[in-house]
Amino acid sequence: MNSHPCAKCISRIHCMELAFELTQLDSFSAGVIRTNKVNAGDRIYRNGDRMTHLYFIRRGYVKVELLQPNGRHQVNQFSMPGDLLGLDGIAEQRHLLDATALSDGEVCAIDFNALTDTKTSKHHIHTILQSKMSRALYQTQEHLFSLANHNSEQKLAYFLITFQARLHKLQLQLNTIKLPMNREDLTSYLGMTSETLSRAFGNLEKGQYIQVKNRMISHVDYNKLSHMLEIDKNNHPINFFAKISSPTLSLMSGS
Amino acid sequence: MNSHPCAKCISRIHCMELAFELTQLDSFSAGVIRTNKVNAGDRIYRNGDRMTHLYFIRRGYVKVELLQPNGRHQVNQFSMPGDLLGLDGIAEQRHLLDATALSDGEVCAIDFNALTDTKTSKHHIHTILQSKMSRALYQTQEHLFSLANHNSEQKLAYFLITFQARLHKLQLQLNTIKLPMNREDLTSYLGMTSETLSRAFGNLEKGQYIQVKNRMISHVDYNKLSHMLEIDKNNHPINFFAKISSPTLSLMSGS
DNA sequence: CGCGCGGTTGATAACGGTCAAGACCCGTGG
DNA sequence: CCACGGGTCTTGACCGTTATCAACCGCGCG
Repeated sequence: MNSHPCAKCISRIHCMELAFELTQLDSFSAGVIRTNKVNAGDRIYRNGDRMTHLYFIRRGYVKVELLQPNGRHQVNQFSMPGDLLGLDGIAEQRHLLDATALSDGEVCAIDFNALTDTKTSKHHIHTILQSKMSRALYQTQEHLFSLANHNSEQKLAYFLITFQARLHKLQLQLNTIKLPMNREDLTSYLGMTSETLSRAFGNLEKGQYIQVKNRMISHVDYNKLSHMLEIDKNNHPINFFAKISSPTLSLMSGS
Repeated sequence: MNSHPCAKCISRIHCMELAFELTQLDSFSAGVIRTNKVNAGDRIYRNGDRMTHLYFIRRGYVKVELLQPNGRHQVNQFSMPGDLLGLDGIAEQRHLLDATALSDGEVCAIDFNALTDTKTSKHHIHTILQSKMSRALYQTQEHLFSLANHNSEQKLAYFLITFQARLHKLQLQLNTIKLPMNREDLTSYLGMTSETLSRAFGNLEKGQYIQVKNRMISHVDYNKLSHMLEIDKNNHPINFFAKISSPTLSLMSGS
């Protein structure tokens, strides 16, 4: 009888949400999934590493960034429990990004070849992987949208909203968010300098959107934050009916 | 005997590069792959549509954009022959983006369920799809990097370099590039206004990087353009040893 | 206590956005 | 063939947001 590394995992609930059904997970031997403890600052994988495993975050936070040879870097994602890392490496069989733990935590390393091997895995696993990748793709494109279209306060507002939404899915809704990342990582993610970020925090606080105490964000008014993203640059509320043209309307009645 | 929709396709070479091996392709019936002619401006799919097909571009250019309900939009990608579209829709079984033809062309619609059905498809197909998605993911993250880190001229330079590189892969290297998109779509993709884009084109021309004549870009000096991306904001070439602090240095000597 | 680090605040400058006008391109029609 | 017109693109002047540079604050730690 194999040991089941997931049998006593406190993240089973997240795994289920992930569609990694328990039956599926339990069918893997301990050789396929291995749980590792990580400390803040530990590199989980780095650019150039052979892609042998995917990583499932069980506990803690991880940043995923693109490091350029000239020393510049770009934080592309802040990952949290329930997220699957390493998908970027599938195409080239090598990781192209760097993943670093932001806090102490636990990460399940999943042997990629065993996972996708027809003999040992069920067809279902491919569907799950496809779905995860498709979702990751869309998430990145929303990030792209924010960088291209928002000003500094809107970027920060958008980040706070989506970060909270992800925590919410983990049933971690608290009225206070503790950000796992420092200001520098956040500036990279949001595409601004730390001074501008600091002022953006200050302005949101002045406007009664949030309350800031270092990495603790409290009294977050999500409705007000969302509203801010619907306002155009001249502070005119957007007129929906003027914007949505007839073809789209006909499409809606059609389906 | 089935008709083979790919038998006389002029893009067979690109399909091969895609790892859609001919044997694989020929094994699909005409019901799985269907080729459609599209005209400039045709919508290939739109946000909310059920994701029934993936689309392989055989000829022509396509823009893929995220349309927000408030009317704002963000061009996320310019696709060209050999690209596979619609991957964003896999997770939700619905398309989340909009794909619009920029020029007349041909697009192969591939029945997604038939493609991934275990009974009709080979295991190999999942590997190919994974690889395509992983690559798309990385490409988006590079775009993200550019938006977050480059000034307007650098963004344009970066776009020109990557666009040319993709044309090069299609063996379409010409000393003149004809851009398939108008300025408005390009401004959305690059996250700037049309005035700034116009000035960026002008400045690159003044600096002898390129020559611009409407959508025709000629005399492109790729080395010079690349060099521009390696320069930091103060025009000082990056000093590796100043930038890379001691912990990283120890890392370098370590590896 | 003094230092170093992360974060904030302030003054200034530059980049890019905005608004307005003009140039160019190209299809249409005289 | 040229004149017109509408849309697209470019140029110019001005202004606002954000980057830059510098000083300062608060806090943990040796």
